[in-house]
Amino acid sequence: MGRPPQISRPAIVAASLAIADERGLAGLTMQAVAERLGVTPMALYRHVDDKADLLDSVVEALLTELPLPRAELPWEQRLRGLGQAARMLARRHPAIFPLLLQRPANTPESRRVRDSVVATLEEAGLGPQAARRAERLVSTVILGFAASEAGGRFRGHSRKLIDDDFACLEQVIAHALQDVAASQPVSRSASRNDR
Amino acid sequence: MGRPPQISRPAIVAASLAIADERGLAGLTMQAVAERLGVTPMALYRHVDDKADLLDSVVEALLTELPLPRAELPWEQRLRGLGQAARMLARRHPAIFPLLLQRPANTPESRRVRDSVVATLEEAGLGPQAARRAERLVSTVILGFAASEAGGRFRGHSRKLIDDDFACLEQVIAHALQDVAASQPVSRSASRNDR
DNA sequence: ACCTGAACACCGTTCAAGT
DNA sequence: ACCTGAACACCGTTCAAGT
Repeated sequence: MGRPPQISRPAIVAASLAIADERGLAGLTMQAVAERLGVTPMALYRHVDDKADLLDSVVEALLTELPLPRAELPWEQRLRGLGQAARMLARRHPAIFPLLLQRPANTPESRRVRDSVVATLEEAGLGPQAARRAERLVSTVILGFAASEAGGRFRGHSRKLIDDDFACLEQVIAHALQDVAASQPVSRSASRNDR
Repeated sequence: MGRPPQISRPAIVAASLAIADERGLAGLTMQAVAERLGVTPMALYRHVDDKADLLDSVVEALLTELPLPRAELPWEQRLRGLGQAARMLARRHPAIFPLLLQRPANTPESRRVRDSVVATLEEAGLGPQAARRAERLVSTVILGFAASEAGGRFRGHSRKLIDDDFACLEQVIAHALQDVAASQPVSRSASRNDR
């Protein structure tokens, strides 16, 4: 006994994401992961409960790759950066990305992203409650667009047209946020940039 | 030879949708469908190419269930009706609905829905090109929300809060459409309600 | 403690054979 | 023409056994 581990949970998750990228979600099997790690499929179960657990971890790892814009930037640029980052993430991992829309946004990584978006929206002038509602809607809209794009729903449309669509969407979002901010009660900014 | 068929493609598709509703996407197997129809799994292959073909047909059948609002209603009500219909459809078929976001919108049924939405948006005062762009965005946004809701991404939030979120989203959409319509060149309405 | 061999129930799919 | 039996390669997962 006391045998040194050949594989680890992070290695399993990384291998899984790579396989999903290369062969799609259907290609992501316990056997494929094991083979890539030079181990039998049964060895995985020491590090992972089951395949559902593995998938959850892969989605979580996906979110880790989403870079959050620097807090110094003005809120409009931060929001735009987030949108572009989400689209690039979806293009890098088209097989896994759609899963983001299909599970509760309660994990540590999804909270990390959410907190960043909420903070950005509060800086845009929304109150705490409005910011949380706007976060749910903005995230849903961006996720839906990026998932559609990655999933091939827009296949047949030129890249330029899709980019223009997204620019239009961003503009609508920014405009709507300004409207909501303008109608917000009293304290126009609760951010740390107050004086 | 000349044996009367015991099953049909429509029956296979209907059984598949019912199974997906009851047991989820993972429960939708060729064996489960065959068993429900009182036949061996191999019999399905006379009526269906393979499982991918079956899934495509199920998604298409899903769209058939989406009622289009009557053309007499004002465009705002038609759009609202479409949104509610999409959410109800997603709740009725939560396992299949998310697939709508993951395949090209080129099928007959998806064209039927798209044409209806485009016509509605033209009636709202958009030009042909703007109407098609708006259709892509509106559909993506509604689909993304309904898929999130059905997939449990909003689990933990009260039904009222989700409804309020959606009402807010509808309001933003309507507002944005009015803005676009106002900035549209010349012909303010190409609908058959012209005079 | 960690990995493997053997085993099980279940997939999708084919092909020749029955009626 | 339509369905079935037998068969194959592949899944996820368990459990006892090896080191």
